[in-house]
Formats: sequence, structure tokens, C-alpha cells
Amino acid sequence: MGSSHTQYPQPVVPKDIYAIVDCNNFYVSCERVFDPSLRDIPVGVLSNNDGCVIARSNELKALGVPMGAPLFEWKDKFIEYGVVVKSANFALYQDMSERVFRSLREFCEEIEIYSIDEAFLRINIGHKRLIELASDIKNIIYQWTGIPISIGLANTKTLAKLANKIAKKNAEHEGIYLIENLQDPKHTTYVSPLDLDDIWGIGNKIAYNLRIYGINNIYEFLDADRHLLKQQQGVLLERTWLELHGIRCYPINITRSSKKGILCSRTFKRAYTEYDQVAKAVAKFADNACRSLRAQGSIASHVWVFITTDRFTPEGRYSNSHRSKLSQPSDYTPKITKTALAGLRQIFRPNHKYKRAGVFLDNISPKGQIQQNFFYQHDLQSERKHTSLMRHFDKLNQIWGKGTLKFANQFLNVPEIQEQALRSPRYTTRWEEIIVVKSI
DNA sequence: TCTGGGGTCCTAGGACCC
DNA sequence: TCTGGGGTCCTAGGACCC
Repeated sequence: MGSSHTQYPQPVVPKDIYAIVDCNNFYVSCERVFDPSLRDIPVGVLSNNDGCVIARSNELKALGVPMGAPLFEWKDKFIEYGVVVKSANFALYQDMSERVFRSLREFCEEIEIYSIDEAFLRINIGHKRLIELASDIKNIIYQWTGIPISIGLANTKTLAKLANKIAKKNAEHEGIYLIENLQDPKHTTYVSPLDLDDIWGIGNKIAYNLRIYGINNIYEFLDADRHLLKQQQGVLLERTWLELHGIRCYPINITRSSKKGILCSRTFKRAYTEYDQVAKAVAKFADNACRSLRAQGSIASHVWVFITTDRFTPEGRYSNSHRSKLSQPSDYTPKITKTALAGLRQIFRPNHKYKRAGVFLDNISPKGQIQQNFFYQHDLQSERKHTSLMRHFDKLNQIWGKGTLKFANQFLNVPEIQEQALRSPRYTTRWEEIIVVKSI
């Protein structure tokens, strides 16, 4: 036996475990909650302008329809297979998302909302029957919201994401999978068929590069030299490697951090050639971006505006952007809109067919924390006035519906920007569209 | 012809995620 | 005819300063 004086590093016994809760085919599942006739048939949800497929039911995936499939290319196949497509209804999805997370909090207070359909949970190891607990969560969420979920359990976020992928792909696990140690041979059956880019943090490009180094699958990646990975691909890949070995690099962030940039942009249904058409769109995007900015209590100091012609037509391609620094950081819609439009003036060129535009607010900081610039002290009073005006503006639009109040520069006489022929009613957010359940 | 070195800040671009 | 939108983080390189 070794000397009792020798100190060996003890294996860390985790006190908790991470779970990722992922809503299955979220947008499709939301549609199905309110329209049961969509169950068990291939369903797709479409992007703005009903351009391409952004969510697919399992039945649609089984037909080989990829993410982002353009509707016009697939139309005939869809008709042949009896596929139902729906226009995206983001207000509904956002509302359903909040319901799911509210329900999750009944089980666990330490939640990080990672995306509209995913959350990380920190579960105390005291719950030793992990699978049973996960199973309870899954059943209750379905019961309360109608949304099916999958749960991956592991010691790190990256492993939990991998476990989740396995849970989804292998029906026998009923949507729940636990990885304590990825090297354990019991996982081989499920891990071997996965590709490098099934790992969270490894995309197309890095998977391609790894293959060049002779790393072709997850097990070869695990055996790779950590320092070499860092040297060739950077710290992010090193962290991925560590996380797969069970070493935590990414903790669960319970406090929701505010956004560091806010973007609002759209592809137009038809190309615009006139300045006024593009300007109207830009004004609308600036307005939307300012709303999110105020909603998180921030101000921005930089305003980007960008325009671009159709990316699929090579001839006459033009795209440009302009960045302005505000004299003072602001959340005031008229000021930001004016700045965006001034930027647009700089980059707009006639005789182009513009297909897309956007406004991006950058260098964001919390409101009220910014030091007043000495030279702008006299603006203080007008700023207070602006703040009060925007508060009322937001309040009224919240009560009476988005778009009740608008600024004049959005009233240029051009057609509506989006077309969503197949959108389902906003069941949960609009009184006039809510489902009426007849009582007996 | 030759022509320092180190630090910081900013920006653009790339890669990833959903 | 018709091809989404909104984020994050890291890094390399330039500007600028001493």
C-alpha cells in the first residue's frame, strides 16, 4: 500500500448534475397544442414571407426535408406527401416558451434559459433517482403545457447536450438519457453513430478541420491532445474537450444577462428600389430594436444600418452598412430612427433591387449608469421628457397592441413588409383570436 | 539601405449556437 | 417568381500611445 502521507488528487464527487431540457420540434409542437389535427402527420413551420422551413415535425424530418428547405423547391413533394405547412407565429411560441419555463421552475429554481426552447437546470444530487425525477418533469410539462420535451443529464453542459441528442434519437430511452462518464462502454452503441458536429461547439468548419488532423469521430476527439487542439483551433475547442471529459468550463447562469447587441432585420417579400420604401422598413426596424432595448432597460451608443440586394442573384449585387456613434447613448426611438435613416442616406444607391435591410444597436449599457457628458448637461431635461414619453408609448402599445402608436416616419406610403398567409391565430396573446371552448 | 518594443483599445470577421 | 432571423464569443490586426 502507498504511504498515507502521499496526497493523490481525489476524484471530484459532483454535488449536483446539469440537465438540459429541450422542447421537441418546438414550433411544430406549439402549433399542435392548438390544432390536434396536426398530430402524427408531417408538419413544417415557415420563416417570414413563408420562404423556407424553419421547424419540422419528426414525420417531416423522416421525409428527408432539411432545415431551411425553400418552400418553392419542395412544394410539389409537400403536396404529394400531404405535408401541412404553417406560417411562423412567434408571439405564440414566445408565450408557450414562457409557460414551459414557468412550469419548470416548479421543479427547480436554478434555471438558465438558453433559448426559446431550451433551458439548463442544476439539480441537486440529493435526488438520487435522477431518471425518475427527469421522467416526472417530462410528464408534468406535457400535462401542463402540451409540449413534449427531452432531457439530457450529465456533469457538464456539453455532455448534457450530447445526452439530450441521444435521448432524442433513441426512442427506447423515452426522451431521457444520463451520461456520467462518456468513456463508459455502455454508451458506445449510441455515441458511435454520432458525428463530430453533433457535439455542442463543433460545427461544419471545425469538424472539417479535425478530419484533416485525422480526428474522425467523437472517440478520436476524446483521445486527441488537448494542447494541440487549443493551439490549432483556440480555447473554445479546448473547453469543449474538457467538458466532454467531465470538467466544467461553463457554469449555469441563473441571472439572465441583458443582450449586448440588438438586431432587427427582414428579407422583403419583393425587392424595393425606391429610397422611401427602404426607409420605411428601416424606420420600422429601428422602432422594434428600440422597444427591445427599452424592455431590458438599456441604452445603446452605436447604430448600424445595413442594406443588401438579393444574395441569390449574382449580377448587380450590392450590400453596405453604416455605423453611427450617438452623441449620447440613448433608447429614444426618434433619435435612433433619425440616426439610422441618416446612415441609410449614406449607403443607399439608386437602381438596385434591395431584398433585405436591418438595424443593429451596439455598445449597450444599462440605463442610468452612464455618466453624463459635461457638454451635454443641458440635454438632461429633454432626456427626462423623452424617457417619460417612451414609457407611455410602450405602455399604450402594450395595452392596445403593437403598432397602435407609431412615429410619423413609418407612414410612408408603401406596402406592408411581410406576408404570412398561413399564420395560425395568436391564440394566447390576442383576445379577439382566442379559442372559444364551448361549455356543456 | 538601415529604422524598438510593449501595452491597450477598437474593429472586422469568423466560428458557433438556436 | 419563390431561399429566416437573432444572438454569443474569440482572435487577428491596425491605430495609437509611451
